[in-house]
Amino acid sequence: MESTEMTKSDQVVEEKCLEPALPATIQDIAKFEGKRVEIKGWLYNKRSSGRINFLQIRDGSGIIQGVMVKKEVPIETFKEAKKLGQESAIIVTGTVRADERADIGYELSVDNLVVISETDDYPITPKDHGTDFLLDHRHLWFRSKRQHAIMRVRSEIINACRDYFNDRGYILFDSPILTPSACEGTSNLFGTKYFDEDAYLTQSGQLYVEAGALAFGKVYCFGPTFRAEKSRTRRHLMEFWMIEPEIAYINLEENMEIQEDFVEYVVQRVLSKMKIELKIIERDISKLEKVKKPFPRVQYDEAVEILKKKGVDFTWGDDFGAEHETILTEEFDRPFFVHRYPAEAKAFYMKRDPERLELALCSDMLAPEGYGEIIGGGQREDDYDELLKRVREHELPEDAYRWYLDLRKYGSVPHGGFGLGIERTVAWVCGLHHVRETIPFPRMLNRMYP
RNA sequence: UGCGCUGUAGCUCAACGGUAGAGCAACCGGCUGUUAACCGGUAUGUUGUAGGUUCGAUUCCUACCAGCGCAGCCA
Repeated sequence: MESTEMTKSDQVVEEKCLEPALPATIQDIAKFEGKRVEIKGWLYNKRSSGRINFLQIRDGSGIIQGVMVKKEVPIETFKEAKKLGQESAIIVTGTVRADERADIGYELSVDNLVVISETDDYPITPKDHGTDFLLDHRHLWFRSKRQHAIMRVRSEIINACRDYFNDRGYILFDSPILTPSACEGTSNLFGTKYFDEDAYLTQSGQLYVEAGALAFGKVYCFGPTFRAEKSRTRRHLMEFWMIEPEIAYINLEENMEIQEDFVEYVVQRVLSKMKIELKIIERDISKLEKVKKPFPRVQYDEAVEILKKKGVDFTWGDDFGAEHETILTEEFDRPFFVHRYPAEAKAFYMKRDPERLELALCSDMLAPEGYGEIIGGGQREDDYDELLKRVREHELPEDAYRWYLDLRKYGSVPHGGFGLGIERTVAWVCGLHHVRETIPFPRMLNRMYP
C-alpha cells in the first residue's frame, strides 16, 4: 500500500518540479523553514474558507496548520481534503513557512495529501464533553491537546524521578507485584490466586526494598501499586504508580533532606523542559517556581496547634482529614513536612521516637494548593525484639514476616525511605482537578474500561 | 459505606403537569486567512428501569439501576 501511495506522491513532485520532501516532525519544524517536508499524522481539525482549506495536522509531536489553496493543488485533492473527517490518517507534503498568525510560528503550504485511512464520526468533537463520556473514550481522549500535554508531563516527571536516583548511586531494585500477604497489615488489598494459594496485589514495595537497602545501600523501586479502597475522590485511584527509595544508615532528618532535594529537582526539571506543555495546561508557573528547598518542617504537635489557632476542633492523636490538610497547606507556598505523628495510628514497622515513645519517626510531605499528601516516609524499626513485638501487637502472621524480621537479625542498621505517588505529583505539577487525568488508563471505583 | 446531586438526540444542555427543543457533530450547499471559523438548508428521540398519583407525567411520589461530588481510608 505504501509503495503505490509513494508513486502517486512522486507524480505530483514531477508535475510541479518540486524538491523531494524531507521527513519532518512538527516539534522540529523550525529547522525546516523554507524546505519541502513530509509529515505523517492525523487531521486534528479543519476549517475552510471557500478556496482555502485550513488543515490542523497533528503528528504526535505537535500541531501545525496546513494551508491548502484551491488553485495550487489538483481539484480532486482539494475536494478530498474538504471531505476529510477529524482524525483521518494523512500524509501531507508542503513547504514550511514562518507565519506570525500561527500558534507555533510556522505553517505548511500544502502541495499534496495522501489519505492513509479515512475517519467519519470521530466521537470527540471540538466542543464540550462530560467527564464520563471522555473517560469512556479515554483511548481517544489523549489525542486532544490538553490530555496530550499532561501525558508528556507525566513522562517527564517519571524520567526525572529515575534520573535523580540513577545519577546518585541508587540501584533500581524492583519489588514483586504478587505478594503472599499484606505489606502493612491493613486490609483492602486486591486478592487473587497464586495457583492454590491466596495472593494479593502489592500495595507497597517498601518491605522488599528494605532488603535491597541492606544489600546495596541505596535502592529504589518504581512500579504500580494497588489499593482496593472504596475511595472516590479526586485524589484516589485503585491502581497508581509509586517510586520508593530506601537508604541504609540514614535518620529521619536526612530522609527529609533527600525528599526535598528530590522534589525540588523534579519540579524544576519539568519547569525548564516542559514550558510548552505547562502553557497548554494553563498552569500558573509562578507557583512552581517557589518550589525550592528548604521545605518547612512542622511537627505533628505544631500542626495541631496551627489547626486549633484557626478554630478547628481537633483531638490530639487523630489523623488529619482532607479538610485539615487543606488548611495546613494554605500556610505555606511550597511543599512542607509534617513529621512525628502519634505512633498509635501508624504502621507496625515505624520506629518510635526515643525521646517521645508515643511518636513515630515518620513524615508526610504535603503539596501546596490543596493537593495533599504526595510523599509518606520514615524511619524503620531496626531492632529485632521491638519489631517482633509490633508484629505480634498487630496480630500479623509471624511466618510471613520471617524474612523481614531476618533483616533485623543479620547486620541491622538504622534505615529509612519514602514513597512518592506519581499521579498526585503529576496532578499537582499540572494543577489538575483530578488524578484521573494523570494516567493513561485510570482504574477507579466503578471504572475499569477502557 | 454515609450525605448530597444528576440521568432527555452521537455530544453539551433546555422544556410552569398540557403534542419533545436549541447549539455542536453528521449530511447537502455557500464563502480567498480560518483558528472551538462563519452563513443557509436537511435529518435526528423507548426522556435510565419498574410501578404509582393524574383526564394527561420529561415534570410530582416510591423503589431499583447507573453515574458524579464530598467524607472516611490513603500516595
